[in-house]
Amino acid sequence: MKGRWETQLRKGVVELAVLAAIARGETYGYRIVEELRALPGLELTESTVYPVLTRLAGEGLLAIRAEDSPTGPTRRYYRLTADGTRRLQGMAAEWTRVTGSLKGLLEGGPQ
Amino acid sequence: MKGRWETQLRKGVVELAVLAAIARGETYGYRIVEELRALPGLELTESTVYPVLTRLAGEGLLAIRAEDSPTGPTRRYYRLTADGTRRLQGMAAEWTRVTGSLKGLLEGGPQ
DNA sequence: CCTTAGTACTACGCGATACATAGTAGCGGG
DNA sequence: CCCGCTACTATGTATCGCGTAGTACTAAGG
Repeated sequence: MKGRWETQLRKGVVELAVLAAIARGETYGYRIVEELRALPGLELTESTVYPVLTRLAGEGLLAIRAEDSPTGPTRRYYRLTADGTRRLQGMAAEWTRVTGSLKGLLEGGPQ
Repeated sequence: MKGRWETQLRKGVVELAVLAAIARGETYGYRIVEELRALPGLELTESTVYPVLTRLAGEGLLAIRAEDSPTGPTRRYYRLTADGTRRLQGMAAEWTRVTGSLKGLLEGGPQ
């Protein structure tokens, strides 16, 4: 179960995770949710992922197409646009900075 | 300058950074701010750090003592309590889970 | 004395977003 | 028809980083 802090920690992380998941190849919403729900420390839910997808698409970062599903309703497939790819690169770089600084703090020991 | 996403990314990260900074040895508020302000990807400000210090102290994670400063007003020194140390360990573990999952996504490549 | 700059800390309103909850709709099987 | 799974939408709530606007202390300079 997620506590107060874990919830705050995910803010911002979700967008990065969603973009990264899509960057690995075109995929559809439900599949993304399933995948990210299963990741330790993420455990993302629909109510988070779908609005993020909507938001990113609205910003022109995702290209969308619909396709019939063999097992249920129509699926929405997402791919990164060129802007999306650039955004992801910038975000990944920022993430690297943040994690690098945290690593220094957590492993720095007494100072 | 911090954008929308960077701001969200910091939520949750600040508490971890503050606890980690204090875990390295007793230090005072202004010093913590200076230190965390200078870290790439963090760049934290007073308006963020001081309320976090207040919050963490309120939760019993920090022990506080005041001491005159040779260069300005009285300083507030912070140390981790035993609860604080335990909390930090739990948070560090969660952070490791999150960053591990992100690492897998960002480096996993096509799948 | 006043002003300035640096040290040290407080208060507050705003915008953004993850989360839980509560759905709708399609498909296949019993 | 109902049920379970697939696939997606909508909404209200709680939380917190950020920018802004201070207060107060110390020392140095005019």
